[in-house]
Amino acid sequence: MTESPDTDPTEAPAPKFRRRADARPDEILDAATGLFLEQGYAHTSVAQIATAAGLSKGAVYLYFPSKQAVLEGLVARAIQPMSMQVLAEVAAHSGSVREVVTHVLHMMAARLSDPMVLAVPRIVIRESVAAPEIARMYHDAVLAHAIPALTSFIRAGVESGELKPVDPELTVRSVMGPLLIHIFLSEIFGIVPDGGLGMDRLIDNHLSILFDGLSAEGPP
Amino acid sequence: MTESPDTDPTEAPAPKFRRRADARPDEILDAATGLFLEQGYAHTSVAQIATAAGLSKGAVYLYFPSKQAVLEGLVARAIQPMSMQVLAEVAAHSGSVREVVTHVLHMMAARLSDPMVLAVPRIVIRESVAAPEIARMYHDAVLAHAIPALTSFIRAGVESGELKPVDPELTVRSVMGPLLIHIFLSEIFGIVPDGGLGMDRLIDNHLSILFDGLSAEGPP
Amino acid sequence: MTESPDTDPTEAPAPKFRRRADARPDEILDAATGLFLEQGYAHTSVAQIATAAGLSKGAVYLYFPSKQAVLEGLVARAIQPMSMQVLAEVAAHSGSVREVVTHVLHMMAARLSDPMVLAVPRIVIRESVAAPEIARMYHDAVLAHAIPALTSFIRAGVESGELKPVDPELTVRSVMGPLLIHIFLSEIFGIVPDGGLGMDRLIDNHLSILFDGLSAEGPP
Amino acid sequence: MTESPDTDPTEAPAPKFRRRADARPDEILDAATGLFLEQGYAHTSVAQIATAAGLSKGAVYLYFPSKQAVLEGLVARAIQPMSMQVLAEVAAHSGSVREVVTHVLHMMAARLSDPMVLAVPRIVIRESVAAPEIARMYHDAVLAHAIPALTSFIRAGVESGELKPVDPELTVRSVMGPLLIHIFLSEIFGIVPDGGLGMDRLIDNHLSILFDGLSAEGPP
DNA sequence: TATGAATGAGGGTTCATTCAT
DNA sequence: TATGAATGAACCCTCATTCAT
Repeated sequence: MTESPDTDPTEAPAPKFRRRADARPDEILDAATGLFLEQGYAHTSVAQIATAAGLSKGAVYLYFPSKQAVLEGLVARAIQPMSMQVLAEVAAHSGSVREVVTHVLHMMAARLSDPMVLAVPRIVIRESVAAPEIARMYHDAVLAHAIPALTSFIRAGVESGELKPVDPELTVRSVMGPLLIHIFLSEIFGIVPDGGLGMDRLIDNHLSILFDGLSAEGPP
Repeated sequence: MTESPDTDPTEAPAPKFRRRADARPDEILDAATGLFLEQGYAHTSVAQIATAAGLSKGAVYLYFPSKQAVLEGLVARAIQPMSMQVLAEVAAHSGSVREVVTHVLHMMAARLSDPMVLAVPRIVIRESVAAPEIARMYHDAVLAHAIPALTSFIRAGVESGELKPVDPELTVRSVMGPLLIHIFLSEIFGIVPDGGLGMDRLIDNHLSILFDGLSAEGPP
Repeated sequence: MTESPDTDPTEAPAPKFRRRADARPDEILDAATGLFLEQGYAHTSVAQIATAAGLSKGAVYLYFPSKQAVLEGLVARAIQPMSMQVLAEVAAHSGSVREVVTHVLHMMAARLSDPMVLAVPRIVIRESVAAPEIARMYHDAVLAHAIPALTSFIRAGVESGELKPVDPELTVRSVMGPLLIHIFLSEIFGIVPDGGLGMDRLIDNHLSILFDGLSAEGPP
Repeated sequence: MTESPDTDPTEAPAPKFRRRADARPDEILDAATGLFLEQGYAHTSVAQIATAAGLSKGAVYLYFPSKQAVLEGLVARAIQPMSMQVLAEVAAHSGSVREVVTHVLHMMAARLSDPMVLAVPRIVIRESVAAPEIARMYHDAVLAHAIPALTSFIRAGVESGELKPVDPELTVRSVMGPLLIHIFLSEIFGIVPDGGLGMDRLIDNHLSILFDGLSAEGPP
């Protein structure tokens, strides 16, 4: 109701009435994200989604052709900002490899600390078997861009002599793995370090190992 | 090994050759593991499990009281050897930290390369939301033992001066994370490095980084 | 919309003529009553109820959460008028004990002659073992009121000197038993006196014995 | 009569061993009676009967061709003594009508106080709809003999002048109804008079009313 | 005579989807 | 645009009955 774009008389024809729709699809996706995360896709009924979104069951089908389309829509919505942001960070690598990696890890940690952001990859991981398109969507939109970007970035570091002559593709796993497993252990199994999740502490510890190694004396 | 009743001719009645039961629960679990992995728990019907195991639908219920019990049974079966083996390796740490970690990673890679072994944690991860007992079972039987064991092992390395003064709990994530994410990317998203999965190459690359660091020059 | 809007042009909105719901629960209960009576609860499937009520199987679950709830609903529906009517009759006892008892028996006979009314107690009796709540419902709503009311009524008759000094509680069984057993023999075993069920003849014969005794000469 | 043929030494070979069978059918019927009574026929599985009787499921089918045959067998077994005893009592009517009726009622009360005896008519009543043969069996074997016998007995009393000129057929209901309803209320609804079931008290109260009437003054 | 593994039909229940309003 | 009654296809599970041993 306060939407009324006609408050501004300059706005030419003004789309007649436009009830208040438009926000509806997003409300449905929000509701579905929460429910899919908590109960899983299979154990969430369309009726639950509708109720949580404040609509009737039938209305959901005005915006999405099927339950599966809701799942896909929810992933699609989350994908856009995701991929862009990661790419932007890496692309604009100013500073040393260590500085950029530090920045990227902290940024990812920050993003994934938002439950609504983390929700989507979690759902993707869970439902990817029953709905392979989901996995493909996520792959194409996020991983297919982010991983090569990181790989190239590592490769550049190696070529510039800043990094040892490691395999860039494999090294990406060493860079990202610890952070992701940290979130994983916490989210799925509730395994949290003694002092709390301590995302920053984890990243600091990881970066120190990543760049300087575990061994007390330097490399042989 | 004790099967062959004919090894000892004095053994009178000879167990008839066993009706055919006894192996049934395992056959059902095998069938279910494959189906749950491919289609997910929710999309697999008991009828499918029965058919895949070569029984009638009703017969499944002679061995498992419910479909969920099949899932739990499958996890329980996989848990026993898992936890034992990991623990044994770590407990019997002879040699330097680097040697033991190298050994453990290779052993895990070998085990997780067997699709039937990897299947269980994959299923656990997927179904843990809808069936939290599953996650708890796996946690209690595997992770609750393996992670503290590794943590203690790292701590000992730090105290002996072999490792830098890192946080042992967080460092476990740096040790295991890359391997697990490597498997993950391959299994869920089909993301495989250019030259193939190359588990050994990954571990070598990872170990080099883990102990010696990425930086071209030694630690500052 | 084309539903007879022309009956009364002045009648503004006219209740549309009711979708068709609203009556549904009663239709289902009617169908179930007949089927439960004829086949028993266990031998009646929800599909049969649905078909008899003119719906699909799933639709039954829009109105009742389970098959058992249908049984309970059917009893609950019958209970309300039952208990009220019996109580009202007894409470408003004007006239002699004999007149009131005569009236009550005839009223009960009339009510129980309606197969749909008799159906419910018959079902209750049959299903009370498998579904004890059913027996309790009927007990609480009907018997727990009717029997004490009759008992008090008999007691008043004794105290007023109209009746011999009998035990009121036990006498209630002498008052009601013959009528109930008469219906019972007819309904369950098909045992009917020579001249037909003859409910009125039975009541007359019973009342004569009840008040005046069987013995040819008066009491000793 | 053909029981224990080995008590007679003249009987030639004596059937070798004869495990201990012969008693098996009765054990099965005993077990089934208890279970049917407590849970109803439909909710009792053949496996339960077998377990309660101390046999395997399959063995039940060596003695009875179906679950329903167990039900019929159990009724058939109970019928024989039942009908005979009632008939004998009534046939040998020595003494006044009041004396005989008193005797019959007490005898019936005694018999029906044994839960195993009462069990059968209770089961018959419950399962007669789903298994009409059951009701017919009971009718033919018990009621078809007992009720006419009692009717004739009442008729004789009327004709001899000992009883008022009542309708004998209908009067049977007045004679038996109160006792049966008394048991009914107790067994099905748990409705018991204040001082306990008091079968004897009930019969005394009933007999007094039955023969002498409720009215304080004699018949008009 | 006895076992119990195995079958297969059927029942109760859920739920994505449709459609008249 | 919105509702929610209605459908129908599965799905999980039970159990009477059979049969190889």
